Amino acid sequence: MRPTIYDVAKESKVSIATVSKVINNSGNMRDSTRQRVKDAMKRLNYRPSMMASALTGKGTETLGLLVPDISNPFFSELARTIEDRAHENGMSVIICSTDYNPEKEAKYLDLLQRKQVDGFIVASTFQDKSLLNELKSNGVPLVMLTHDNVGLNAPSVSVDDFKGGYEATSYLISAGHENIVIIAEHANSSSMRIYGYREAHVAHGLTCSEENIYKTTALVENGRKTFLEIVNKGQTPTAIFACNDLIAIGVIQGAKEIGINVPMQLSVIGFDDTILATTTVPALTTVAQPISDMGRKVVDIIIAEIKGEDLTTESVLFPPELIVRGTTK
Amino acid sequence: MRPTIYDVAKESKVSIATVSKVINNSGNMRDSTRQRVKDAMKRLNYRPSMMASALTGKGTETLGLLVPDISNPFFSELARTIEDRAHENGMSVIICSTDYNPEKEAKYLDLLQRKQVDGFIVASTFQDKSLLNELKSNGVPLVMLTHDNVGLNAPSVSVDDFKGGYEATSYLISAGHENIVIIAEHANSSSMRIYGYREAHVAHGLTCSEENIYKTTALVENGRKTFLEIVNKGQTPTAIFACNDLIAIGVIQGAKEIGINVPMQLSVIGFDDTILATTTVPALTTVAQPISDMGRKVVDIIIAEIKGEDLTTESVLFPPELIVRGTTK
DNA sequence: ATGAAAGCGCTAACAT
DNA sequence: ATGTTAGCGCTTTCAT
Repeated sequence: MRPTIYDVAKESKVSIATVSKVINNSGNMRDSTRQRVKDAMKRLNYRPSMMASALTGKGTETLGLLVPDISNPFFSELARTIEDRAHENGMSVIICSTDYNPEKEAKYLDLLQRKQVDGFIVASTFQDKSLLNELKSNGVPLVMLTHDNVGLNAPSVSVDDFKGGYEATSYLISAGHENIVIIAEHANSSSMRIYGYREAHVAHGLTCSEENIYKTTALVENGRKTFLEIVNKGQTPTAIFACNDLIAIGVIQGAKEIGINVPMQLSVIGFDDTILATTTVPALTTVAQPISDMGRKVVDIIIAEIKGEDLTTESVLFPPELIVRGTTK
Repeated sequence: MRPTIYDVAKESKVSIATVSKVINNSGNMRDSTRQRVKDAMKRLNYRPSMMASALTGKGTETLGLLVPDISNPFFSELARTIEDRAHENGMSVIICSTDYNPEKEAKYLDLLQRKQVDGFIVASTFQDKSLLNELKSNGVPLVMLTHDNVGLNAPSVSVDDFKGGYEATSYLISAGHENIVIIAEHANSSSMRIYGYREAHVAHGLTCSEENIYKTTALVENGRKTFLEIVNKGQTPTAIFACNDLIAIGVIQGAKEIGINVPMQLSVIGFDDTILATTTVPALTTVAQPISDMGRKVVDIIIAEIKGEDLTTESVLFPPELIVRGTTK
């Protein structure tokens, strides 16, 4: 059996209360006593059980992170910074991939509550907002990692999607493109990017046709298929603004397949700036999200919430940055 | 306060023992009673605390997964299949990125033991094997996700690195290359790939020079730098076998920088077959690891271990598969 | 400065 | 069929 606090108490000839105090570095006692207990802990290779301490009211020191898919580089990069920041604050994180599936969303939310995570970071567009509101009303700390707060009263951190969409499109228009197709996701973030796309047209005195707006889900394959579909329809855009790098890469592959040169005949802009944007040849022009800053910020907020420090419902928007590489002209 | 088993007991006018039985779907009781309790649970929105039940001896239903870096696509893809398979078996997973850093390895191992994870999946080459052996002797289930078992008595699942190295190199030799550089990692898996590389030379009657063996860590940037260094040394390989996709991509970028055409002047083979291999243009020839199969298998083994079913120290090797795409000739 | 004892929310004998 | 009760390993008053 692994040693318990009783074993340490016996070994060091003190009561468990005293041992508890040295575990938590609290209370008053003779230095010699503290040292004696520490020695005993070392000797027995004692590790306090977090289960037991969680039961007494202290938290589990665990965060729940819900993402659509951890194998998507955007989310894995985000998860990495969240993980690091969490550990800096003594917390671990349990990651669950929801696949945009309402059943999984509900299941994991329930599961993680049973595991008594101290707080949730939700990077997944939730279908069923009421579940999230229920969380809040149960007093469980929650921060959204998407600016999708309609009907939800929780702090959020996100990139400024509208601005990102606006800047990408403006860049394209300024470069002389007039027939720009946007391939968005079914996610909420995309609708703001689409608004930005529209606004850029308006600002430059261009009209943008509804025909030029496509939606799909974030997979390379879907980007490819969508692009081919666009071409088959007889549309001939000179530029494509894809709402994430995955889709952008699919477009590039589709273009290559049918002999369209990027960027000479077709300019492509992605969104996110994941590692994928730097591994294509030519490298992908994309709208970068400050992933590290966002990850750190979201952890800082949830920690503050957990500590009860921060009860405001702040909504933080990070500026996107257009990174021009080789797929636009 | 969230409702406890006592609240449910009171609400349904039974004892907590009865409630416990319906939670665990065990024991005998009138159907009507069971139903009454279930209704009460629903009404109160009761969620059994896993902390409390873990404390009584049932597991935490949580797995610890140690990887070098979750933002590395190979590991995030692996983590995804592990996560799914774990949930199929009622388990969650806490992921920790060790960065090949011995301090982090030790820290997370300790932390997760405190959290009483039911078992460990270690995909990180551990510097300090003794920590792992200590785990085993504490009776904590452990499975390695790398075939790095020297001095370690734990089951493992891995790709057959030797075979992968052999096949990649053989392919290159058969294509007429005689000056093949291998860029490996400092990891153990790489040493088997290097042996495979050597063996292929021998099998084809070629001698392979030690000069042609380089080592670095898995980053695109390192691949690029290493390649440039090779060229600066005046070596002129016609082919490079990189021990993972990240490094391979770095090589391709480096080659492009100095005007070397891939695959015309230089063939490049990667290893892993992550999403990155499919997003380069041309797509990367690489040695594929059956990531999904490996992830599922490793979970199945750890579950068996946890259940005490499987006490053998099996070592599973999955066959790699050379996938020829556009970077070799 | 140190310890005794009452919980925390469950499970699992063991009664009834 | 249902209930009583003794833990599980800790934290935290409250005593001494």
